[in-house]
Amino acid sequence: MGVTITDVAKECGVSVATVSRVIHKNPSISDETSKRVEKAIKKLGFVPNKRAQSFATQRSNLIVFATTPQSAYASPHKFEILSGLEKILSHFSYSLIFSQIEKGDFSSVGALCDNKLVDALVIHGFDIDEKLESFIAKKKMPTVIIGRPTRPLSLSWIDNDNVVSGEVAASCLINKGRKSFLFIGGKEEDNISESRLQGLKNSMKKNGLPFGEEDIIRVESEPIKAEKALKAIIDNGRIKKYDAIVAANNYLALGAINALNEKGIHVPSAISLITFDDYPFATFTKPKLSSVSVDMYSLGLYTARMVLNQIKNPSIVAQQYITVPLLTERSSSRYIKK
Amino acid sequence: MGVTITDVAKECGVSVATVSRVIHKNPSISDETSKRVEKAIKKLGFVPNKRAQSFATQRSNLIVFATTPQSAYASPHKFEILSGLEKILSHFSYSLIFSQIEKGDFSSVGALCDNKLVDALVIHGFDIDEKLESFIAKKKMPTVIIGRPTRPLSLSWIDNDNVVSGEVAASCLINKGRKSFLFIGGKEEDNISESRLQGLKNSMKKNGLPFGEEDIIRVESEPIKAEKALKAIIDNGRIKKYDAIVAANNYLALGAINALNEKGIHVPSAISLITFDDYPFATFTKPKLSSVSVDMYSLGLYTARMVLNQIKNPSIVAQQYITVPLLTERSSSRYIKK
DNA sequence: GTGAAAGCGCTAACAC
DNA sequence: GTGTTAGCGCTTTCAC
Repeated sequence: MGVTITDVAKECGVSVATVSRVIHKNPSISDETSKRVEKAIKKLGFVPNKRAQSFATQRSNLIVFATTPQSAYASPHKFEILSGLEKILSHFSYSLIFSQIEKGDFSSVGALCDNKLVDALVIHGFDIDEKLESFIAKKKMPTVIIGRPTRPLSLSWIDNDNVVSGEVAASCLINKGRKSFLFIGGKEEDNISESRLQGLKNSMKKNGLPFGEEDIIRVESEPIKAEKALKAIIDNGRIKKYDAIVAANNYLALGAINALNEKGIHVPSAISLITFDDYPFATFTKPKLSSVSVDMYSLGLYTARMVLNQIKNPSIVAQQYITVPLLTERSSSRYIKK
Repeated sequence: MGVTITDVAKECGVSVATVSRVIHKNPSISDETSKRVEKAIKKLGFVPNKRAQSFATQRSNLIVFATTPQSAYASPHKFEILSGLEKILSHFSYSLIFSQIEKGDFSSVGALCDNKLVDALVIHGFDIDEKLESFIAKKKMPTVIIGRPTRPLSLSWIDNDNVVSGEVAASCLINKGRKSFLFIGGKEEDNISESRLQGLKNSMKKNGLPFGEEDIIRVESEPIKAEKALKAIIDNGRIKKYDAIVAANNYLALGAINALNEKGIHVPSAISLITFDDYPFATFTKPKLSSVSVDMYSLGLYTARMVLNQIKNPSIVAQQYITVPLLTERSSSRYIKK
């Protein structure tokens, strides 16, 4: 076995309690003793046994990140969030357990909670239905949800403000003289798309520009669907009305750009295009896609802070949006209309 | 506090040892007692305290996945591996700690090891230099490295067999009547690219087809670099020699396809194209990219198995390639030459 | 400013 | 087939 606190205590003729106090920098220890103990710790190469500490304190400094089992391809943001979260938590000596929940079966996470193996829960990518809500409530575990729940709940959550992102995207084009917008979004149940649309609407209103339901197309979030829908609009001539397109995500933007390219409509001079998030292929299209993205590192940072607060203060419910939209301008929007 | 093993023992008038045995399905317990205890466990809602178990057994059922802090965009495979690994480990009641190592500073992982907080280590994405090698040796922690080290080491590792993948890619096109290949790869230090090239060479040789150094171009792994390089070959007419292109990765393939499209060379009828891995944009190009990819789920599966073996048998060094290349044929290679 | 000692909840060796 | 009991290594309260 390794060196224990008792070995250190014996080595310098003090009690284990004193050694423990030195480890935790308890101020009630005299400088002289403290130094002697530290020397012994170094000499013996003592490292406190986390398992024993965890057992004695009933804390583990372990936090679970529970998420859906989508692939990185389907959801590159998830990994970004995970990374940001881990980065901050590790700074506070917390470790992050990565856990994939199949088909909403939270039993494994439940076990980790009941077991007292973890100190807190971060839940990402789930619709918080009643079942999940009562699950969280039962566990009495500090919990933060990433992604605003669709119903009001007294649980802590954090989310990006997609409405603000939508406003930023629209403003970018409006400032360049664009006046007539087409929005290509996901189906109605796509909350993110709808929030971004709301942002666009806000900006149009604020600037006294017309924008109505007829300027919205909603398709499944696949390039080919957006491409087809847009081609139809080009073919029937309705496209002439527009000088700007806001696509609710990269996939839709990709479809849009294909349609425009094939139909010989120049981007950005004839029509400017802007989208959201910044997937790797955003720089591979021709022209390159401009986008408004959210710094996932920030979301991770805020989530981490929230979780740590939640651990300290389990009874306080915090619900907040974070707003750090980042405008990345590339050629698809780099054109100023006189 | 929660319900303890003692409470259960009292409830049904047996000793804690008996309860412990029931929990662990020790066969020496009579059916009758077993049932009584299980009933009490259910009645009281007892769940063994993992912290205490971990402390008593000196095992934690925790495994660290230590990796580089690249973003998901830069390395989507990483997340796939993480997911596959977690999926299997969770099946064996292990939890996976996700840990990002900044600038090769393994101190945080070192702490987790010294601490006895974790049972094993999975290291991914690092060059195993001498420093890291001795670090691993010192920790005496069961360890598996993902990605074959560039020097011979007596450490356990697992990797994809990129040579086989290269052979599969080449064979696919050779079987369709293609005879003259151009390879677009990353720079020499890109081991993955070189291995795939080796596979291509093997297939050419096996089929008695000529292939030499002059049929290889090496550029940085960015679409634009591949595009430029290929355009140069098209412009000087050398392209006429080829009826197939193997691109070492998706980025290079993307550049190649752009060059071919812009120069009006039809894919796949004039030149077939195949690449490796299957990034999300592989289906968004025109034509869609064919690729040979490795099922990362499998890599995760094998890694998990290896780690569990390593925990059981720390002294056995296992080094293996896994070979499960998956050919995804899309339009860029769907053409049969008569 | 420091020490003694009582836990924390469970496992496993040994006894019966 | 079941019970007794000595740890596992640390924290923390209480005493001095």
